[in-house]
Amino acid sequence: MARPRIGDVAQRAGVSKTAVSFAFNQPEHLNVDTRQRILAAANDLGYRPSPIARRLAARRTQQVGLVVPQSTHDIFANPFLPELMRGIGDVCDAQGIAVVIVPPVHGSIATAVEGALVDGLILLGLSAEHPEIDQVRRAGLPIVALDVEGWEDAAVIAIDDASGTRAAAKHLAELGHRDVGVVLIAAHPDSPVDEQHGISGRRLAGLREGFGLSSNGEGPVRLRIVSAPVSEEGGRAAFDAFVEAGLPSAIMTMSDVTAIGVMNAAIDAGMHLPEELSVVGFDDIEAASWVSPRLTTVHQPIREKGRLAATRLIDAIGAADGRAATHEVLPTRLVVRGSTAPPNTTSVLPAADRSRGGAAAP
Amino acid sequence: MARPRIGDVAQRAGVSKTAVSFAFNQPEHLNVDTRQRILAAANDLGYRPSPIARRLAARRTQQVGLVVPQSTHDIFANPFLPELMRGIGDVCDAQGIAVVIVPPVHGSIATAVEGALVDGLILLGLSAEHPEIDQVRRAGLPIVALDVEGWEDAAVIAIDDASGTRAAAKHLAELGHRDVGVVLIAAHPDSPVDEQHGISGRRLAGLREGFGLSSNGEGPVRLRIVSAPVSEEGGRAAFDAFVEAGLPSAIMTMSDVTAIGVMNAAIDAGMHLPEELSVVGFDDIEAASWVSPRLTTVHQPIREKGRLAATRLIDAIGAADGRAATHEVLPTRLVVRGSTAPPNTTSVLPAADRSRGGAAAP
DNA sequence: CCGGTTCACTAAACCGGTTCAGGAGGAGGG
DNA sequence: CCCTCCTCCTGAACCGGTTTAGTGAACCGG
Repeated sequence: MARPRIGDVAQRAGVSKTAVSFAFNQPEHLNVDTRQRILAAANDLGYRPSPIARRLAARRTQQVGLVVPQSTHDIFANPFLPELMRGIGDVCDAQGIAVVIVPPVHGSIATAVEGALVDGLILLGLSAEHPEIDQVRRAGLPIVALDVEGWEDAAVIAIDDASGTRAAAKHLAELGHRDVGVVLIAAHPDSPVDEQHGISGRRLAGLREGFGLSSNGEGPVRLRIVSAPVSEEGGRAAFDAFVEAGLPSAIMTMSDVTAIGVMNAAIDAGMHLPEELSVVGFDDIEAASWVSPRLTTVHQPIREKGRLAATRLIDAIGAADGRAATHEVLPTRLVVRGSTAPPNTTSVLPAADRSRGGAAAP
Repeated sequence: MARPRIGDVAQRAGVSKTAVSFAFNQPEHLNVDTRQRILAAANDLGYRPSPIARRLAARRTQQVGLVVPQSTHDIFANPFLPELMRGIGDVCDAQGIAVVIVPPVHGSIATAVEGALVDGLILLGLSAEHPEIDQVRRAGLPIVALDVEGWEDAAVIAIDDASGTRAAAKHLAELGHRDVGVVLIAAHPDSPVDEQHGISGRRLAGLREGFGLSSNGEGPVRLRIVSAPVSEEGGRAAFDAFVEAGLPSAIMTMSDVTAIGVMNAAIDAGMHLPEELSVVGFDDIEAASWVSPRLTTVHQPIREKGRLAATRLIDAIGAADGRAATHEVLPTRLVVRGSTAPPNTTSVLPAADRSRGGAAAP
């Protein structure tokens, strides 16, 4: 009862393997009657061409990998990822290309990439300084990297991180905040964060600029930096960390889901937002406007980023040498909603923006 | 400059292809020196074993497919999916198995499945009545189906839909609701919904039971049914549909994201929740407790479902005949939060549960 | 009736690995 | 000294398709 193979069909139909292959892929090379006979034989046997054999011969897997720095469990804790997938899917679905999540194997991204059944890679959350980056590049696959700097010879889709956080900082400074907590991105609770490079570096630089701080942090605003995993729980943990050291009047996070965690922890602690604590997110995921108060955040075009990445990657796969080396930077913009207000005072924003349904006191 | 193949390495190291293969896969069959020589040669050439050739020979793709009834774009509009992926990922990551989303190709699920590079399938959102279901089953792959009934010969992971909605109905009835809107799941805005079978059928039956209605809908509570795509926008559309016909006092949805869309539309329309409209969700995704008022919803163990599905599927792939035919039903339970209250009156629930931070009037 | 096309189809090579069956050479036992 | 058993390695078959180069027959115009 083994799965029938192309030879079995050929035999039953009294033709060659080639003819069977033609019947499925290039009908115009075959007499109509012959084709019918072959398809009938295939149907009798319940034959399906093996996708993997087919793709070995074609030297195309018809799959692209989305390389992520953490486990599927952790990475999907951030609604950013599904949103990115939607963008990637827009392009890949239309081309019949499947998307595979490629998380590290035993902690190694390079190992995961070497075994990945893909024609190309979209790299997420891997800075140019990542220790395994050379191995990943040597895999010989076309690559589009998201959110990196300084890869002159690769295709890069980035966003204008600094101007986003710069605008956020100006906004907070104008509201009067002088003691601001910053939650950077940590892969794991205790892993160190490079404050000079990568996403955190760029966003921090923008923040400092917006607050008018010198590069060593001197200036009118006190910045206190912690890091946390990108998840609601991570945001809660960051809030707890600040509580121990005394809360700042505002907290700037590097992702909305973290911001939401901060807000939820603050609310659970009985605080009133935004009067007692301003919170700013980053990404502008859908849920940012579902929470209460609605989240002030730096918008980035996530879906567009995914679409662009997929488009560039597929182009590179199609190109003979697989090299693209484009560098595109998408804009960010601050979206002011209800989660920011002057410190220790009643918000001056319209009530409708600060809270949602059921807010009126009985 | 073509990619080096196993033969190139063999030649350079002065050994057979078999030896090279051993060097990578079964080092114990080789003298240590020989192995070093082979690896050195491989390294010099920049050789990487081709994952696809390897897997053709192994007759294992090391991938499982998650078959979904809609495009990647649409399906990821529901946070249910990432949550399910987290559960699936828990199991698959640990085994080095990749997960591929398999959306329809040109609208055909069967076509997508036939071309999918996978060892097995997890079916989501496909009822036993789906027109392409036979073709999918004939693909000869081990299958675990989620949320179906009446597949005696397949592995099924389901939830107790009816008892979830029954509890929700009782809850609403006890609060005094007599005019209840129901939002069923539609793949697309205009596609018809089978109210007898599938998820919608089971949940509707539970609802009617809970409200004490006969199977033809006679009884003390008026149920008005619409359907909408599962997304925030879908929820908004459903709300709009009810507005046209006159709003019920409560709306029961089949997913949290729909419920959130209903709530957002209601709030945008200036309504106060839950006093003027009660909303009940289904799923209990994380965001259900982020919104305001916090969403009353039917909890289902999404991650556990994913874990279980992946576990059963991997077992079936490992088994000789790929048949499992287990039927597991996970429990659901109603989680009462702040989005439900007696109709046209002030909620009797504690204020803290109805609204979140910043709620106090200035 | 002849040379050139076109049509319908095939044998064999190929994609790039793994694996089975077995062989050479040296160690150990009797 | 012969036989057996390991150790280390190899040739050939195999995974299941696609593709290249080419064959024989029918057709066609001159």
